Amino acid sequence: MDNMDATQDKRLFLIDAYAMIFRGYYALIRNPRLTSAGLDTSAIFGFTNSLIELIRRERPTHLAVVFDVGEASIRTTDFLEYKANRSETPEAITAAIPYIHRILQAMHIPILGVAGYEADDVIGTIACKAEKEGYTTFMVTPDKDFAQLVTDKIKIYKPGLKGSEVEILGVEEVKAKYQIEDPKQVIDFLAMMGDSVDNIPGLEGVGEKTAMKFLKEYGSIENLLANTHELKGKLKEKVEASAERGILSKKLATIICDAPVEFHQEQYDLETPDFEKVKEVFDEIEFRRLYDNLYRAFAPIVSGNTTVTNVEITVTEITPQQKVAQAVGQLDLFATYEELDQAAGNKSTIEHNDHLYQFVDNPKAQKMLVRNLLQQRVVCFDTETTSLNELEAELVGMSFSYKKGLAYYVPVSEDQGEALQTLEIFRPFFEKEDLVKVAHNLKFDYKILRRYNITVKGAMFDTMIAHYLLNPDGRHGMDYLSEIYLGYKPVSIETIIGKKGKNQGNFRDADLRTQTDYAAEDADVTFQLYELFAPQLKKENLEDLFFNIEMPLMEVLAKMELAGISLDEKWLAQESIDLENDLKQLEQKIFELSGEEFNVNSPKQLGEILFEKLQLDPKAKKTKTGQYATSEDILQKLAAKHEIIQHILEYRTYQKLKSTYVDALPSQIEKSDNRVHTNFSQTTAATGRLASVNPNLQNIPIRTLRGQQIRGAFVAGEGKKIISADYSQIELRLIAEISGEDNMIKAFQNGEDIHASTAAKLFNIPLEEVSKIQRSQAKTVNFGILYGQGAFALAEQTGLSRSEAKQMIEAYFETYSKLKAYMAEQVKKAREIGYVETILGRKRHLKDITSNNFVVRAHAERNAVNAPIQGSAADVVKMAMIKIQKELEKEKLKTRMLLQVHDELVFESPLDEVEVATNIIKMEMENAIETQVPLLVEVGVGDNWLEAH
DNA sequence: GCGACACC
DNA sequence: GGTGTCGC
Repeated sequence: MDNMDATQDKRLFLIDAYAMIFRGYYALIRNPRLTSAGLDTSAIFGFTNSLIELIRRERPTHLAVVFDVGEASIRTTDFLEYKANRSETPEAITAAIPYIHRILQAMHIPILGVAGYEADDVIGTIACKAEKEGYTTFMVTPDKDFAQLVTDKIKIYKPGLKGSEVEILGVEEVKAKYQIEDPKQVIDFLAMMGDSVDNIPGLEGVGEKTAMKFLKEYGSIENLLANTHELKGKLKEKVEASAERGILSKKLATIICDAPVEFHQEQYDLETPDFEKVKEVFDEIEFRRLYDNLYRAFAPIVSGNTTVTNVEITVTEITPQQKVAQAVGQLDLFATYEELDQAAGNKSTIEHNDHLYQFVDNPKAQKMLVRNLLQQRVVCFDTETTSLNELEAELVGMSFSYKKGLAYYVPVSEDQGEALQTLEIFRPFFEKEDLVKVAHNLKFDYKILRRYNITVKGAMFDTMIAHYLLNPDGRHGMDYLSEIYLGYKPVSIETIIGKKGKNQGNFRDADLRTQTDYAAEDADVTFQLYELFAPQLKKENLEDLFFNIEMPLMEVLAKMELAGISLDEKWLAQESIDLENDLKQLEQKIFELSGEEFNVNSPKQLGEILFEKLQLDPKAKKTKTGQYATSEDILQKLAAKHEIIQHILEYRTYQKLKSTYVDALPSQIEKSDNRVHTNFSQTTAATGRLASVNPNLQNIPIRTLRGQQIRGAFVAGEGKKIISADYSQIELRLIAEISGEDNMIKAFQNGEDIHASTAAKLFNIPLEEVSKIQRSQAKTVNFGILYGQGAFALAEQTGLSRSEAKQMIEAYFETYSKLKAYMAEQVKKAREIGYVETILGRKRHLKDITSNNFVVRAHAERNAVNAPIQGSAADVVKMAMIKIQKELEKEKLKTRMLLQVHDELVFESPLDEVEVATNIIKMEMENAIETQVPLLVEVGVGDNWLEAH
């Protein structure tokens, strides 16, 4: 882990402050750190954390931080647009600077900056001067421009972030990366290809690839420009035309090494910080763990930079001769656990502060471990397997932790019989009701253990779900959470089994010590996350939702996923052939009509055919990447202009059906039981909905006739039926309920068709006289309201004019006035307390609601309206699922819940159970919660999913 | 990474 | 408004 030669005593680290601050800020953008007063401290945290990590890892002898000091630089006088493309600095960063300055001052770290010069130039100048004094300089920055300064004694140090390792670029690395002879050529490289961030124009028509080629051939931009006669065609013209720009670019890209700054080495000595002053600042911005890390980084190091303290206890089989001593031996071992506990909990010394990870590979020791575990109130566990697919994965080991820094690893044999024996030892632990079993992504472990006949029972706590409830918009990976909340970066699985892909190795092939360190660390980290999240859930009133909805639901989902659903493979195979034929015919027709053969699947090529060759729309819209937009709604508007459009739309539909469903689904059938097993992600959708992946079974077609047929391929097994039950208009019913909008409530209570009823009110006509078009328009408005859409989007969807759409919305709010009030109230609430919530108290934080950027704020406002509705509907369905599962199990029925599609549940039921199951399902769904608006559920039964509708 | 399109 | 997957 040490990258430096420790004997070398003059190692200077120069930190490019803004680059590091930006990097830290954006790394946390999806999970910003906020103080209780609402101050965004992501940038401060990111920077400080990296700084401490750097000191801990590298123990620099000399260190300084370099800032830009504003004011025009030399370059701006040459080229006014320089850096014009840099987006405005986020508020959180501007606000961070004073704090970072204070922290640096308290740490006695010099802050450098020269007015009129960029940080790059200051770093370059000092690095050059330090080189003459015999220093090795590390320029700490992610910015590739610095590569030009690299020499034997000057290197780039790219700190690791988000799972990436620290990267040090010396001469050889730079040469290899850019395929050049000398790092100085990086300047030519940048001058040729340009850099949009720094607004270096570069040569026209030259990108990364061409620049590399040119450098190999010509060595420098000057030499290239002197020999442009050797180039050909368009490229020649472009390069020649932009020659002057190229020369200027070189000037812009060159980092100055003679800025007016002196190198007073004695000022850069790394000194011991003023811990108290640092703590003062940390307290102010509510950094708690970082202080420990800081303290540790400066604490004397016992043995090099090692932070791992490993104590191995291997219990060998007891021989007959030793039998007499057996009882004593067990006692001794037991005592050892206690000792280890104490050692781990003792924070006073560095050696024991870190961790104690040990493997337990002997049945006798394992039994004692279990005895020990059973005495705990809360234990965290984790399973290691050969695969991420729970149905194929074999258990390789299990780890356990119930105290910070202490964890045990139990390897599990490849031999199935031995594996089952090991698991038997741990059964009492997994089944103990009042012992809280903590894990990260517990559903995975639950499913793995099910295959070894172990059902995890009783109290459970999934740290991934916990964090999802605390911050649903964030990321929830364990490594990520560890870095953010614990300031600790766990070993990446990729360092053990290699990068993703076909060459990825197997966890079982790692040696026991490696397995132990990795697995134990996961359990340890997860336990620490538990300690952090559990009180947080309580504080935020999310315990009910967590323990009574999400955790029980996790079990239901695990069972659904294990059950899987049957497919009619024969039909799918035939349909694939049929679609292939239809597609060929359509393609032929499209080629004829366009007079050219091209790839219809390429939106880029299609756009060029339609708008350049056929000139179908002189004002064709472009996408943000500059292509012609060819989305369905745009093509639909052109349908009257050219016959080809219809064929293209039909082609696209069939292509989608074939590639996404008809061909993809059969390949996902699990061999062991001939069924497809989707995965329901409980932590993906920020509103509380589930997401279905691998494959996604929540977007099986239903709208079109041909699409519907695919539902027919989801079939019931022998002697069984498919039951489908879906809520009718659940979101509209809930918005009526929550807002107390009596006009809408009445319509639902009277069993009216809500869209027709809305139309009647909007157009002020009797219900019977509502036309199809009017109903459809009212339907669009109803949905628009759910999504928080405005007049613009409504006009876009209905084909009405902007003012007509506006009138329509006004009329809508007049009829449903309480709805309008409710929506305004949600936005106001979000602005005041920072979040909105569902009927079960599920929160969604909307920090953008106060943004000064109109687009960003409007988005947050739509979320403020939509999230409680979509989320409450999700709450209701989840409650129904838990109740149904409970009832089915209580009645010992063989009916299985298979799928959830947001407002629909799909079951497979033996013929003789269909009636009773149907009753249970309808009853539990309609009565999932108490409401004054009736919740209506439609249930259907059939041999396949299509028939069941 | 983007555009398109399948679902609720 | 919320998703996931496909092909480029």
